[in-house]
Amino acid sequence: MDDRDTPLLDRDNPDVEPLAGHTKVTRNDWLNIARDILVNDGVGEVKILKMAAQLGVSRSSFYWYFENRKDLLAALLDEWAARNTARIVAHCARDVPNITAALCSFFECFVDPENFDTGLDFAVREWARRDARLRARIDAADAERIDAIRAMYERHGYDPVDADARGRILYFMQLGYHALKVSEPMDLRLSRVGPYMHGFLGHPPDEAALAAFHNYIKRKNLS
Amino acid sequence: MDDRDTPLLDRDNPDVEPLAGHTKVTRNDWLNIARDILVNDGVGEVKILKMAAQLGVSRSSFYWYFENRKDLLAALLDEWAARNTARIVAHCARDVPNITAALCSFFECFVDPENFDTGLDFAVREWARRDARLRARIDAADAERIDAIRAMYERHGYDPVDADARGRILYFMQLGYHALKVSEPMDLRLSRVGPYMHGFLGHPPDEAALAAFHNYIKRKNLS
DNA sequence: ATTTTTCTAGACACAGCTGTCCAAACTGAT
DNA sequence: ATCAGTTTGGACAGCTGTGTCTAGAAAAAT
Repeated sequence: MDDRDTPLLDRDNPDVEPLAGHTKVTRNDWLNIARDILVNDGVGEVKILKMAAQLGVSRSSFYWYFENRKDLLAALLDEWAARNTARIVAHCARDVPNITAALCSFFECFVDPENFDTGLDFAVREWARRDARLRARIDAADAERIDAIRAMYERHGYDPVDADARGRILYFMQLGYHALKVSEPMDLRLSRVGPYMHGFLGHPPDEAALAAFHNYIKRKNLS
Repeated sequence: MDDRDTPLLDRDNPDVEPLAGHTKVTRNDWLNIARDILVNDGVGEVKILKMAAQLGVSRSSFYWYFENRKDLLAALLDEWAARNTARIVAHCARDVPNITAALCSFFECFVDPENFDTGLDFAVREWARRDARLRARIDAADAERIDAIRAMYERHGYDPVDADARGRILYFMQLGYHALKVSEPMDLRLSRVGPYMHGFLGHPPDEAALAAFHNYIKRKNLS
C-alpha cells in the first residue's frame, strides 16, 4: 500500500546548500511531503505524526515551521493557487501573433508538469468536498482561469459571446481529459492537436504555430 | 458545511412496517446513513460515533448489527457491486431487437438513479486510492462492465475488434460525463442522444428505438 | 568563552474514535 | 407473571492524532 518513498529531502539534495546549524529538515521538506500525501492519499491523510516519522524527525519539530496543521494546509493552498491558476493566466496573457499560437501557449501548461500540477488540482477539488469555503475558492479559480481564456480569444478577434463559449469548452475539455487520467503516448496525443484545434478555433489552425508547438515539446523532451 | 439532513429512517418511513420490539434503528438505517456519508464526504468520514449521534442512538447499538466498522464498509461494497456493476450487465444482456435499442437500454442505467448510483461509484473509486485490494476489485468491475458492453455489440453483428473498441469508448465516455458532474436539463441532454448514437454505432440509429427511449424517460418523468 | 539564536526531543494534557463487556429495558411468547 | 430473546445504554480500555511547554543540543554571534 505505502510503497511510495518520501520525496527528496533538502538535506540529501545536492542542489540545495547544506543546511545551517543542526537543522535536520526544512519547511520545504514538510511542504513537499505534505503535498505528496495530499495528492496521493487526500487531505485526511496529511498527518503530522506520519510525516514526522517519514522525515525521521520529532513531531514537535513541525511546530517550529508551522503554527499548526491548518497553517500547513493553508500554505499548500497558496502554493496551489500560485502554481496552477497563476500559470494558466500567465500563459493565456502572453502576447503571441495569432490564436493558434495562443492555444498552443495554453496547452503548454498541461503538457509540462512544471507548469500545471493536475494531481494537485484534483486533490484540492476532492478536499473541497468537505470544505465549503475552499469550494468557493475553487469556483473563483475556475472563473479566473476561464476568464483568462475568454480574454485570450477576444484579443484575437472573437466576439464576446463566442469567446466565452469557446473558453468554457476549451477549459472543461482540458480538465475532463485529466480527470479521466487518460494515458497515451505523447506522439499520439500530439497527433490529435491539429484536429482538436480546428474544433476549438472554428477554422483550420496556423501550421507554423502548430509546428512551433511540436518543436517545443520535442525540445523539452516531454513524454 | 453539514447542512445535510439524515436520510429517512425506517422508524419514520410509512412504507416500512413498524419496527418490532423496542427497536429504534435498523441495519438498513445504518447502511443508508453510511452510504450517504460515503458519497458526500468520503470513507474517512464514515464514523460510528457520528452516525450514532445522527441516528439518535447509542454507539454500541451499532455492534448489534455489524461486527465492526470494516463489516459495515464491506456491506456497502457488496451493495455497490450489486447496484452498479450488476445493473449494467443486466441492462446490456437484455434481448432487444437492434443495436440502437441495446444502447438505449445501456443508457437507461445512467439516466435513472435507481439503477446506477454514480455518486456511489465515484465515492468507491476515491476510496480505492487508499486501498489496493479495492482498486483491484474496481478494475475487475470495470472489466466486467466493458465486457458486457462488448458482448452486446457482438450480439448485434459487430466483429470482435470493433465491438471491443466501441465498448470501451461508450463506457469511458459515459463515466467521463459523470466524472465532470455536467448538469444540464434532461431535454437538452436527450437532444444529443441521436448524434451521439450515430457516433457510437457508426451508422444512423433506428428512429423507432430512439423514440421509445424518449418515451421511457417521459414516462418515468426523470428530470 | 560565553551568550544568543535556531532547531529538535520528550513529556504532558486532551480530544476523538474504535471495540468490548455487562447491565438494563422492552417485547413477545409460554 | 415470568422467562427468553432482542435491542440499547453506559462504563472501560486502548489507540491515534493534535497542540503546548520545557529542556537540551548545536551552531552562530559577540
